[in-house]
Parts: sequence; C-alpha cells; structure tokens
Amino acid sequence: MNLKTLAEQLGLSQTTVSRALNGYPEVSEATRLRVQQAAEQFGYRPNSRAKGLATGRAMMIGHVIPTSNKHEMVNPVFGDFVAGASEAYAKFGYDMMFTRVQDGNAEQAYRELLAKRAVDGVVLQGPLINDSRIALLNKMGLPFVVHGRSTGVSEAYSWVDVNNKRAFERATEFLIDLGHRRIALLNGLETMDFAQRRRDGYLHALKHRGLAASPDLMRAQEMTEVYGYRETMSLLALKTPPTAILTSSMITAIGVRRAIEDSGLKMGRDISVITHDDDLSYLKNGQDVPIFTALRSSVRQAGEIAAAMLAELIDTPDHAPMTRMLEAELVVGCSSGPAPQD
Amino acid sequence: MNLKTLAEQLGLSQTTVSRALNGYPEVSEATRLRVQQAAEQFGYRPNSRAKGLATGRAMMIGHVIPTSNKHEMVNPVFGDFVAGASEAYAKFGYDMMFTRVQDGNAEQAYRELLAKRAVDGVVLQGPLINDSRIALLNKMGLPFVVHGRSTGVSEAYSWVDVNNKRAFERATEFLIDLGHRRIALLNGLETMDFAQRRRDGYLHALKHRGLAASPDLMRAQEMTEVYGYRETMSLLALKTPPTAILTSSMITAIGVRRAIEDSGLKMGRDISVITHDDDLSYLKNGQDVPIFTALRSSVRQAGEIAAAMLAELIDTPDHAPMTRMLEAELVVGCSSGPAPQD
DNA sequence: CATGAGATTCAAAGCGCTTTAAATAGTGAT
DNA sequence: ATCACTATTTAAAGCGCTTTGAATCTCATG
Repeated sequence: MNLKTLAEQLGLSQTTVSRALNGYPEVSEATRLRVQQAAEQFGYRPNSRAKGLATGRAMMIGHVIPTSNKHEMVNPVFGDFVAGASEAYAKFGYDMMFTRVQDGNAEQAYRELLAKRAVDGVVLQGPLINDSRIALLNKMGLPFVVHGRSTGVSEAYSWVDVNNKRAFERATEFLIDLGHRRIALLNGLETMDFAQRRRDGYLHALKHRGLAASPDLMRAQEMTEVYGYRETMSLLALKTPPTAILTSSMITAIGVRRAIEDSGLKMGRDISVITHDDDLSYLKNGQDVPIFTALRSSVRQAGEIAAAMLAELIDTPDHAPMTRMLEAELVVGCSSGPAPQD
Repeated sequence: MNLKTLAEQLGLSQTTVSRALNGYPEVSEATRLRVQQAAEQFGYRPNSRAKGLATGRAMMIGHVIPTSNKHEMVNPVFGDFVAGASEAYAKFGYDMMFTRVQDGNAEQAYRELLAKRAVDGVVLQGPLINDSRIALLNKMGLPFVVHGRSTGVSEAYSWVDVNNKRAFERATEFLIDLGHRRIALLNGLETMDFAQRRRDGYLHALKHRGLAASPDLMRAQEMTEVYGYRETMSLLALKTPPTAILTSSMITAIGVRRAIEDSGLKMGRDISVITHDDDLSYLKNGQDVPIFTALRSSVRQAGEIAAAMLAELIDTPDHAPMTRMLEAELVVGCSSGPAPQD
C-alpha cells in the first residue's frame, strides 16, 4: 500500500492525502479524518526512503564505531549510553544506526554518511585527546554532539560530559581527609580524554594538599576486570603499598576487590577503594548500602541528554553549540575508611 | 555532488555513469576507469535514499529493542552480540539500525519497519518461550534470524543458538562426578527461552543420575551481580546448603563469588561454582587460568554467524530456513572441585 | 447575478538514483 | 558501399513521496 493506491481508494489526489496525514492546515477536517481512518485501516506507512528523498531528512542518527578499539562497542558503558540515547531518539522520531569502521577510517565514514545523506546528525563517543573528528565534523557541517570533550580542540562544539576532573579531585581529597597518603590511580587508557581529566583531578588534589604524586602508583589501561586484579596485585607487592585505590570503572573495581580478597585483606579496612560508577543497570552498586564508595553519574542519562541536544541542533540550523556538564555524586559505601595506622 | 552533475562533468549520461560505478558489463573499460576516477576525485557517493528507492533495497538490518526489559539493550551480552553482527554486516555492505519500542509494541514495530521499507531484514534477539514474533515475521515475509530458539513455536525459522541444554547437562554431570549432590541453579529469567533450556539440561542430568531436584535450590531472575549475591547468601543460609552452584552469567557469578567470600568460605574448595560464560571481551574469565569453571561460548561469534546468515537469506529469496547450533566448551577453572566431605 | 476572497483540491515537477527500451557507433563480411 | 551484428551510450520512465503553482468550489457581498 503506497500513497498512490491509497489516494485512489479514497478518490483523492496524492497531494491531499499527503497533506492530510502530515497535518497541513489546508485540508478540511472531514477529509483529514477520512484519510486518517483509511490509512489506519490499510496499515499505510509512507516509504521512509521516498519520504527522506523528498524531504531531504533521513530521520536517522548515526553512530560510528571504530573497530580499532575492539572493546569500544562491547564496552558496557557504550551499551548504557546508547540505551539512553535511543530512548530520546524515539521521542523525536529518529532511528539510530551504527556503522562499524576500520580504525583510522572514521573520517572516511563520516564523509560517506554525509555524502550518502544517510543521517541527519551523529553522536561522537569516546573522544580522544585532540580528537581530529571534531574539526572534521564542524567543517562538514554535519550536526553532532560529543559524549565527553576533547582537550586540545579549540573550536566550539556541542558536548555532554561529566565533570571528571572535579569528581576525581573530590574523591582524592576525600581519601586524604581520611588520612590516606599513598593513593593509587587505576585509570583508563589515557589517550581517552576522560582519563586524562581524571588524572588531572587526582594530581591536582594531591598537589593542593601538598602530597607528591608517585608514578608507581599510577596505571592506565583499558578498564577490564583482569586489569583491576593484576594491577592491584602489583600495587600490593610494592615495598610501601598504597592504602587507597582510585579506579575508573566498576568492572575494574571488581577486579580490585578480587585481588584484595585473594591477598587476605579486607576492603574498606585494610585498603580503601573508590571507583567511578556509570550506574549501569545490570551492575548496580549494591542496593541498600553501596558496596563501593563511588563517583556516580548515570551514563544512560548522559545518552538521553546528548540525543535531545542533537535533535535540537538538527531542528535549528546554525544553532550555537550547546554544552552540558554533569556532576558526579560522591556516594559513600563500604569500600572506604580511615587509613590504617602502621 | 550527485549523479547528474557528475555525469555533466564527464560529458556522459547518468545511465552510463551509474553503470560504470555499479560494475555493469555494457560499459567500455576506458569510460569505466574515467568515471571511477572522477567519482573518487569529487568524493561522489550515491544518495542512499535515492538508491534505496530505485533498487527497493535498504541495505539496512533492523534490531527492535523492547523497552519493557529495561536491561535488554544495556545487557552486556547484547553489546557483544551486536558487535559481532555489525562486523559481519559491514562485510556485506549493510548498516544496522535500532528501534526502541514500548513493550508489547514489538509487533507494531516490525510492521512499521516493513511498511516503511526501512530494512531488508531483522535479527530477533532474546526470544521468549512461544514467541509470537516469529510467526509474525514469517507471515510478513520479512527475512529474519533468531538469536536463540523459541520452544513451542512449530513453524520453521532460521536461528543461531548455543546448545544450552547440553551445556548445563554437562556441567551438572561434571559436578555430580565430583561428588556434589546438592547443586543449586541460579538461572536467568525463565520466560527467556535459553533459561528454560538450561533448566531442562540441569534437571535432565539430575534425573539421569538418580538425584532429586530440590525447588529451594533453583532460582530464576534477571542476571545481575546483586542477584548472584543475594541468592547465594540465601542459599548458604539453608539448613543444608548446596555444595555447588550453577549460574547463568559471569556477572551473576561475580556476585556469587562475593557472597561466598563475604561468608568466609573459599570458592572451589568449600563450594563449587560453574557459570555460563559468553566470552565478553571486557570481562574475560581470567587469562592463564580461568577464575571460573565455565561453559564458554562466544556470543560475539554468534552475532557474526547470525548476520552472515541473514545476509544470505536476504540475497536468496525463498531460501530455506538455516540453523546453526553452537556447542559450549566446558573450561575447567579454579572455582570447582570435589564436594567437601562432611 | 456577477464577483472576489477564502477554503479545498489537484496536476505536475522534483528529490537522486536505477533500468528499460531505443539510438548510435563500430566492425568485419558481402 | 551495404548489411548484419555487436558494443556502447543515451533518453526517459519510474521508485514513492513532498510541495509549488494552478484550478475549482463556496459563499457572503455589492
């Protein structure tokens, strides 16, 4: 069932039927009703490609996933972000599409997406330091929102980000207040912008409180469970091990806890742990009492915000860049306590 | 840059240019080369909507995500599956799109997808017992592949599934061989088909070995970490607690381990744990020695297979349904051992 | 009863591509 | 030089929709 046959059925022109369905005013209410009912009855849906071709709008948001980072798409954070975004897209009538691309070809992928007119806008996830994709998208004039920010990029762009620096600064200060002096940082890959900012916050707090940062207490890798385990084991093996560990994700924190317990220590008493918590729905940090003291910020909510932002940017051409800074809450759980006296 | 202007630039007709680019034989090699170079130079990409309209192919695969199950999209398994699928899609030139839909409206969503001609096929994830979507899709004639199967559906359909029954049967037998008699099952939601099959395998093994199934040792909920923790605590509080626990996901198993350790017991000695392991990339089950004894089956690989299958089904109309059964490997790790003597 | 404003409706063009049917060019045979 | 064919190229139709510009209908007015 297409517009033509529907119009024939109704004895109306395609024009009128189209207008009736799209809510144009120059259609009598009587016909509009008749048309709507017929459309309903025949299960008519406009062909999205034809509609897109005629209107120039794809009603589709693109996400380009680089293959390089094998874990990017698989990353649980990614999933929650996308879940939030898709919820918002649905509200605005957009669908979302994913394009998987070989590393380094992201640029190419964006160009194609634009040239093919496949999307109305894109969301850029996991920005790196000095991410060249931002300048590219600006130049191409394709509406986009970044989840996170990119240090080193001077031009304006729209973003949604959590205040990573402030969050890790607070966590570090919190630990210092508890008497900790040797605080380790298990950071994410520091090519990622967010990891950089977290380190900055950590270093800033140390410095501000007159503590020296010790390189052997700082690690930066992809945030897996095993990473948390291994590095904690290695930290505990130091001559003077840390009394507290700051970690960048719940998954890693789980590895940290495993290492602590395998070493016969008690988390929260012998060694404190604070983790960033993206508030993933399948990995809730305890229900009543949080297991981990954590910097909590829902990545799902970030996804929703980013999507809504993008919808607005698309609707209003030449809209000024929008930004939104989310603050993480510091939730105190069982994994932190005063530094042990030695 | 569109076909028309490109053709004008070249002094050729749109027909010839189109044919040259799409590899039709009735174009001289000389012109083809010239056209290809010009296309390259001008960065020409055919408008995907126009192309789709003309060819009737969307070059897009749809995934419909019910909102009901808040965790579905967020589910880490979902992410890995999709990562695998998207890799395969890329190979075949497909993009993938997601549509989020209110619970119960999945049917509606498929109809729309078809009516709007937005996709060439769909992948059905997380089938339930007696899933009505299968009959619907068959009736609509939209090519599709199911990840998993649906007990109770009699008509033929294409699927990729892991032999869940056999896997849990083997695991149960393995534990029985180790002397365990009270074996608990922390299953996923039993409206999910895979959970049903796992329970069947578990029950079958018990029965086969002359053991009675005890209802108080069987739980079925969504597979979160907290679920693993709570239920394990509850199991350990029984008058005669189990000596082994079978669990349906790594995430849940992590909760199980936490509970065991919080109770002052040692996993693998005091109580054995075997988990299903979807081989998620960020949640690797140990590197050298697996932490958990596990039934391992890469869900990512399943995604790739499903996607390839779907591509073939789309290419060959009226292709007979294809099926593919994957066997999970039983990998022995540190979490299982002989039943403790009491 | 003509008239013009306003309300409805319609025919046709156009979005950018593929593809059918027809035209033109090229080639060796007659 | 003509013809029969094949190789190459083209014009035009069509995919299903939106939208412009024009046509038709209605009515209150003069």
